[in-house]
Amino acid sequence: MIDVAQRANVSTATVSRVLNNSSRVSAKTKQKVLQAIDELNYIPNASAKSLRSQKTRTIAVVVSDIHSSYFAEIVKGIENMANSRKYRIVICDTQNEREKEVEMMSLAMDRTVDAMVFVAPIISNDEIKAFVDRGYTVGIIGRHIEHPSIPCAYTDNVKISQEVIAHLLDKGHSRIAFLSGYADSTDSYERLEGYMKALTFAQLPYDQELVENGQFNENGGYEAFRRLWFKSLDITAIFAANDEMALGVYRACRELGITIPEQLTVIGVDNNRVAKYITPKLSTVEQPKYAMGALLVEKLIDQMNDNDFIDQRVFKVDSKLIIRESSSISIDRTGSVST
Amino acid sequence: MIDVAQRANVSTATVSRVLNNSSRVSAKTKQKVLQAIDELNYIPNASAKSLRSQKTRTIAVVVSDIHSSYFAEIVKGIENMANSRKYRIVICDTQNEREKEVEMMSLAMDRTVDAMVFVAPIISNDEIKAFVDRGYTVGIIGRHIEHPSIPCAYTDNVKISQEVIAHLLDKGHSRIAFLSGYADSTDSYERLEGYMKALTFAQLPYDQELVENGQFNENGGYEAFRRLWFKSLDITAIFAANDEMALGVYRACRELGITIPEQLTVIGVDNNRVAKYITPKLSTVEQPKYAMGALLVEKLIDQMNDNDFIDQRVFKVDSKLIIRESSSISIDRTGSVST
DNA sequence: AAACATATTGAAATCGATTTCACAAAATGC
DNA sequence: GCATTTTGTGAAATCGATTTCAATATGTTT
Repeated sequence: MIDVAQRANVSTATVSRVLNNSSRVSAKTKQKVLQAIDELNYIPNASAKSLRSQKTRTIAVVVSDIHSSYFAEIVKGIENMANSRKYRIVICDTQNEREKEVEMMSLAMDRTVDAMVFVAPIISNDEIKAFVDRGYTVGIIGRHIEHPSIPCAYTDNVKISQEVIAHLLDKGHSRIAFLSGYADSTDSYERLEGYMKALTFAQLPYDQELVENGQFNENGGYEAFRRLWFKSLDITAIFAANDEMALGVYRACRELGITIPEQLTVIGVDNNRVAKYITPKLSTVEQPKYAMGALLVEKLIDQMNDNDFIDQRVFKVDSKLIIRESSSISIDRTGSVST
Repeated sequence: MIDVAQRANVSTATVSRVLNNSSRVSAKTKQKVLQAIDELNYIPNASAKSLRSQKTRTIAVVVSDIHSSYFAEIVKGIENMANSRKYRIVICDTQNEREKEVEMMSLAMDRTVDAMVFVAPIISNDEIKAFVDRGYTVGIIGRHIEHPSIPCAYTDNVKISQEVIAHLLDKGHSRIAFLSGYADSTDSYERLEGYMKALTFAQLPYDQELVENGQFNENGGYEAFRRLWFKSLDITAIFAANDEMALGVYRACRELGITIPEQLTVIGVDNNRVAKYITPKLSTVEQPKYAMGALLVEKLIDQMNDNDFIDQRVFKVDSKLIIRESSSISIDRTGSVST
């Protein structure tokens, strides 16, 4: 920068002013400075910049598995919105490890980033609140946290369950199993709530045997389903907490010779890429992932740049049931089958 | 840091020495300093640190689509190795836009990162070389660049093609189409070379009509296949440049009523997640993605920390053909079919 | 006990930008 | 034409760490 200043015969202060359009600089000197910058191929040093300004214009996005289309879509929404606001994002993959999620907080603590977005985090609401109360800026996707300065974007899990179960009841099912994720995740809890509500609404009993927990991935679904199935509970339909788990159910069924949807109806959540390729095509629930990412990060950036801004903080977005082959068959009470 | 120094009754220099174990500090003062750090909950500022040290211990990983399992696995390899060397990585998704790939270079230019890893980049070798010659540190995955200071990890594309084609010839195919990616990508070029070599080896003619280019994704495969198919070339097998494209072929076939593998054999490359779920299961080629990522970044870090280090710079890793249902059928010259 | 080596520490310079403050030059008002 | 405001610019302080250099304290050798 000093070189630029010398070449343009001005002070570094002026160079800085030109770079940031901060205060008026005469057209003539501005021209000189720009030319010098160009000739020297000068690029301002990011560390120096953020050291002085105490801002990095960078947001960390913490996801548990970039591989999953759920996260990938959200990240795209975040990225595009962030870029349009001249923010950079860094994507942090925790590979489903709780410990790594905590580690990532150091990015905010050492001021590598200005803010963090946690997507469907593993850590508890209380931990996040404590973190925010220590002065860090955080946004959450996929969960709702009651806190005045934490923006959240999430889908109504209760409603998702209710719609799915209503659809299954409509198809004549009454023994509907629920493959849930980690028992203590908010998602799981809310979906279970919706599941129970829907049953109650249909005046069906809630049988705890029909609920099984597992990991939020293919193998989790596979194992949880096998535990369920070997209990011989006359299940005719499975509601899996996400499509990955539903794929695990598919695999188990293939091994066990159970045909979908004739012998078993399966529904997932996410509408991931595989869902529409696999045979039979998987019924699922679509969430506006891209929009959640974009909305949330826009809100977060607004919040960082204007502390008074106390607009809407919580985004509860709508989901949509997508009915495909895996839930295309109706059954009646006698056990006979019709398409 | 000044607070810490005051609380411990030492200078900031000493605090810094304690933090970095740089030079001898007496056990007693060290203890005092550590205690003060702990009590004040002090965390060094990353910007200041890297401004002074001219190092960020951060590596940018540029991929064209984090969603793809090809990239995701590589990134995991990179991340784990980088972390074990106390480096951070930032993942940059270019969403297949060439322009964004170029933009990402600014991360190195403004010293936000110490080095960049390009995974299967779109930009040309010459552009990358020019960048490196301007003093930036770069590693490449998925392509080979002849340059003394660019480490590369890649698979032998020629060999991949040869093995795939050999397998198909073995199954009795002689009209084998090749769905290539961008015509000017190195991958495409090398695979085409392997394709031609294999044909020559089998004393079959090379028919340019059988080669079609498309985008490296599902839709690219779909469209390229349709262009091919409507030329009515008596194709019995398709070799797609990656699994995504193969999935596009699947979709087109479903629409056109072509059965796989009875009427058409399909093989992809990548062994992505969908490949083993879809019906029929897709034959493909597995590359050691995780290992490529880890190897490359280890090399890159070594190179940054020791300029004399002129060990192996190029990693040509082995791939493996995975035969599944989509290529399970043999044909003979009379056109009859057997499993 | 003097001379010298070694261990420990602090003051101050430095990294490369931004920003405050002051001041000169130009523009405006009367 | 003089006072006043506005504009444009530079010198120097600052952000928060690291590192050099010098100074002091301690230990060792004769």
